Amino acid sequence: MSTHFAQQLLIWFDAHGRHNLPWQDNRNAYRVWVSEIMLQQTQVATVIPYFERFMERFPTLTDLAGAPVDEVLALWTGLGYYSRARNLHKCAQVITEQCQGKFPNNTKELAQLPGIGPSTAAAIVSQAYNKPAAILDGNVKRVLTRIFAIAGWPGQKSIETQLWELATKLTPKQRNADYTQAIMDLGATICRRNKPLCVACPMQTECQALTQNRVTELPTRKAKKAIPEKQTWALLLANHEHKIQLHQRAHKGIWGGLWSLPEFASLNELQNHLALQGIHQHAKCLPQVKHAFSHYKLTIHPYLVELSANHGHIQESALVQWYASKQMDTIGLPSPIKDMLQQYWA
DNA sequence: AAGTCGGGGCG
DNA sequence: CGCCCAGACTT
Repeated sequence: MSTHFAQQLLIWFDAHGRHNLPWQDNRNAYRVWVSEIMLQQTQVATVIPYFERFMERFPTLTDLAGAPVDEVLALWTGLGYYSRARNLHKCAQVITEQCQGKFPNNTKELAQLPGIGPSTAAAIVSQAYNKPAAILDGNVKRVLTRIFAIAGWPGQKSIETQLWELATKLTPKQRNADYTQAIMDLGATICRRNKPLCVACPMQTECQALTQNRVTELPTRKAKKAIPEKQTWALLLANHEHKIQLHQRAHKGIWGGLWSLPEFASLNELQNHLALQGIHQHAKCLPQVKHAFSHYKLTIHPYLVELSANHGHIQESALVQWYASKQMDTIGLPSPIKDMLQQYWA
C-alpha cells in the first residue's frame, strides 16, 4: 500500500529534489555519518562549510579516530551541541577498535554507538547502503502531520509512536535512499515550517491539512514556558605578550570541553580570585555580552586585567593555559567568547 | 516523560 | 524578539 505514496514522491524527487549536497558525492558510510551528525538540529546551509572543512582535515574514519579531540572541537566551534563532536570522536574510536574500522550496516548495531539514535541509524542505513529503513526527523514529522492531519505536539510520546508507525509503513524497499532524501527535501523546500509552497507540492490532492485548511496550525507547536535569565562574570586576564588565560570547561554541561574565560558568580568572587593570585591591579569593566540558549538567556560581564612584564609568573595547569591569538583555531571556544577575544586583539 | 544541549535562519 | 531546525542523551 505504501508504493503509491513513495512513487509519487520519487517522481517529484527526480525532478526537484536536492542532488548536489556535498555528502552525496563520493558517498560512503563515513561521509554520510558525519553529515547526519552535523545535520542534527542544524540546517543544511549552515552545515555545508563545516562539512567541507571537516572532510579536508579528516578524510577518513582513521584520520578522525587518531586525532586529538580538541581538534575535532575546534572544527565544531559555532555548530553547537558540542556533545555531538565528542560522541563523533568517541564513535570513530569504537568503530576502529571494536568493528575493525567498518561501519555496521544495520540500525540495531548503529543505534548502539555514541551519538547515533534511532533516526540517525536509519538515515545511515538508507543513505549509505540504500537498504530499507524508516527515518523520523523534523522534516518527516512535519510532512506526515500535515498530509495525515495528525494533531498534537510531535515530541509527545504517543504522537511520536504514531508517526514512527506511519513512517515505517510508507517507507519503500526499492530506492530507499532516494525516498528518504525525497521526503526530507519535500519538508525542507516545499512543506516548510513557515510559508509552505503548497501550490508546488506533489502531494496536494492527498494532503488532509491542505484540504481542511489547517496547514498553518500543523504540526502542533510545543507549549511554551518562561525562559530564565542568568548572569556570569568573566575574567579576561592578559599577560605582557597579549596572551589570554583560558580554562577548559567540564565535559558535561553547557559548552562542554570548550576552552573559555574563567567565570565567577559575582564581581566580588572575581576580585577575590585576583587577590588570591597576588594580582592587585584594577579590573577594567568591558561591554557586557548577551547570549541566548534555547532554555535560558545569559549575560556575561567581562573584566579585563593586563599584566605587566615584571609581574610574577602565573602558574599553568592542564586546565588553565595561556593562549595567543594565532592559536584560536586549534581549540574549541564558545562563539561569544571567541568574538570577545577577537575584539580584544583587534 | 521531561529536561538538557546551541547557534543560526527567518519573519 | 520568538520560534524552529536532518535528535540524542540524561534523569
